Amino acid sequence: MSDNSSAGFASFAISIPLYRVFDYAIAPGAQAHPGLRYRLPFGRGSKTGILISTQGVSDIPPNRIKTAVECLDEMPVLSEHMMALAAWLSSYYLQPPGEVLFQCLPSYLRSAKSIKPTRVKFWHALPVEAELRERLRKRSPRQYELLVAIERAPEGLNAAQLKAINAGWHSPVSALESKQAIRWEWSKPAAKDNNVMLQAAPELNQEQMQVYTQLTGRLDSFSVHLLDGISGSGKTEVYFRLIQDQLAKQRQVIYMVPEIGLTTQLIQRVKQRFGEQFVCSHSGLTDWQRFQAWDRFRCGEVNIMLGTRSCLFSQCDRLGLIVIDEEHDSSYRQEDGIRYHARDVAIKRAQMLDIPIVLGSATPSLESLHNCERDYYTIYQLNHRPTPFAPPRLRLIDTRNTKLVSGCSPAVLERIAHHLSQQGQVLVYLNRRGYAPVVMCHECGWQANCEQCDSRLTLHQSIGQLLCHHCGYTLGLPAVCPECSFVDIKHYGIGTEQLEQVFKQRFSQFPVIRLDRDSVTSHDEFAQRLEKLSEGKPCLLIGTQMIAKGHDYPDITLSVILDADQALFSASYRATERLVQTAFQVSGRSGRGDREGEALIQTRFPEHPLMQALSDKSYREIAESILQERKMLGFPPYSRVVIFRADALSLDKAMSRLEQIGQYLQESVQKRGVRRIGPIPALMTRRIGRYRAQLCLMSDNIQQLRETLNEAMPSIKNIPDTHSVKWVIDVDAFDL
DNA sequence: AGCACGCCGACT
DNA sequence: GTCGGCGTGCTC
Repeated sequence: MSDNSSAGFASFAISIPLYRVFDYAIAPGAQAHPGLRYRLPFGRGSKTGILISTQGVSDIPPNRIKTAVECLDEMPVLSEHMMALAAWLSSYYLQPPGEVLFQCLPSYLRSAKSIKPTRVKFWHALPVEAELRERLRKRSPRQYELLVAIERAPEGLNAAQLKAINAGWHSPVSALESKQAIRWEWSKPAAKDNNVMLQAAPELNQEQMQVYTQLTGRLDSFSVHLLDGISGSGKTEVYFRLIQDQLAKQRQVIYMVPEIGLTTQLIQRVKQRFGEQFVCSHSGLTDWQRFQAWDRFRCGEVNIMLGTRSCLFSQCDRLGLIVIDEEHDSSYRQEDGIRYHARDVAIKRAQMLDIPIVLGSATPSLESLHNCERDYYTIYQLNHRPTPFAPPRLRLIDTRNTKLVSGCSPAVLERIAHHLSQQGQVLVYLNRRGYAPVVMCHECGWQANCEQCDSRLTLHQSIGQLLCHHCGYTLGLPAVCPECSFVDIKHYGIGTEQLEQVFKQRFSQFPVIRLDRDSVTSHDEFAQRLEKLSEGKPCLLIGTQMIAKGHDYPDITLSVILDADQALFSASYRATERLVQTAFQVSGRSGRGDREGEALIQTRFPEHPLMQALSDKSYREIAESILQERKMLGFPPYSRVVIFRADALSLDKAMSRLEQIGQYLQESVQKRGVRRIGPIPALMTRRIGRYRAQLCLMSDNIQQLRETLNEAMPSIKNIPDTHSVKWVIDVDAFDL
């Protein structure tokens, strides 16, 4: 790297959705190192910028260039590696570099307020051979001056002190580092008392031991491992062993779990096992708390970062392993703002650092299974529970010609009553919030629809309102039909709110716990509700997606899926995959203790091949046949998908923007044999008052697809921004 | 994304 | 006659 003080100019990333960076002149003597934050004059105000690179000259005319004066940090907040990872993310996912870089920072550091990190680096002198010392003295006066100063300081010197000696301290210091004349350490954190009783590692069963042994033999360099273990087979314990081994080697670990998977239960387990060696980071914490966790991990005070998607961007110097639990989970995909898949970015990160990464799931994603098939990943299987009973097979409950009582068939109600009477806990999965999904007039056929979306309003009786689940539009429950003034407005269908009410009446001697977005407002509340299950008393747990994920409550003996049929006829090709994963996740919640579990799924289509498969095939067998289907169709994972999405106040505007983008793509698309679909209106065309359309590119040859994008993106980025049309690119889009 | 500038409708 | 709509352009 060139001398900082003479760099002259630097490119900065700014958190705006533009595919460009901004050049500034560097004030003489100012620090200029990639990863430093600056407060920059921008437009007529100011913004925070992250320095990307320095250069001697700039293309920007001198009269328009401004000067970067105020550096906010003593040390770069993003390491060289993180800068490189961000650069990759930005180019692979075609996302604006500024937004990507800011995403890599804990949000506490995204604001312009100048935060001095709570810990700083101190440089210490190492023994230097006389020959080297002499060479430095003669040939590198600046390095020599700094070396002598550091040698004189018994506690070492920090960045501020070094800067006082030489404003352009950075490059001589890194030169000294590479000559092994000095080395830095983080300042010592305040001592913490460590009074947690650590729990010894439990014995692994034979199967776990076998997988663990195979795995440990292969963890010395970049490699992707998929732990495919039926629910309750003890994947967590295998992760714990691998983590323990890393700690023993003084390495650090990132342990990622889905948004909803980070419960008190897991945190407690990690705490009992690793004491104060870990921090966690999740959406239930404040920005300051998350920054603290980030900082403690970064300076090596703790060695495990346990958290959700965003902890992928945790920095540290000794990362040895990344673990991604429930790797199939959709919460690893960031959809708002910049779009990326945390699992895939984590794999790239592991590759860049040449370290192993372990993915785990009871229902691995089709993408990962496909990658195992072609030997990109190594697969390991755990097919047995350490507890007495295997996960139950799903039993189909035929609801044809059956009168449902509040969405439940008599057979289901009978089984629920039975399990409760046997002191079992019962889990009922219903993926529909609210009281009733359809509200209409019995007389004229009027339906309660959303004003801003192509969707129906759901009745929420507790608040006496009709609610749109897509935009938050509300309408008071009308007393008479708005169209014909008829008094008899009816609701149809059943949601969790109604189910709760019905169960409370029907099974009044048992507690009913409902978990969905309406009944749970905070992280803590969610944890508290679930806590009730660990008391082991019989109760009913009803809920949406939230209850399907990997919790471990030994007293659940019955799992019920109430409304699976909608997935059989969904317009999304992903619907079956999602249903299968949910079905196995939900059934896997029961029978984890010393009592056998039972799992039921209600359907009006018991002869449908997918329903048949759910009742008598394993997840892997079903996944295999879905993969065959995808292969024939040339759908993911056998092809890659990139979608350009646009939205505007009229469908016409959105479509014509995509048409324009399509023109720039067309030549490459044809030349490279890429499939192009659209532009077409999106599935839910109107949403939150805007019309949405999409243009999809698909190819089984990722190289050709990338080339197409590389060729067209420069022109596409140059299309002038009309604020009335917004558009984004979705690389590896999940749905079409 | 913000923010300013600019050209057409209903208000003191 | 102006206040203000959002459509367009620009930010080193």
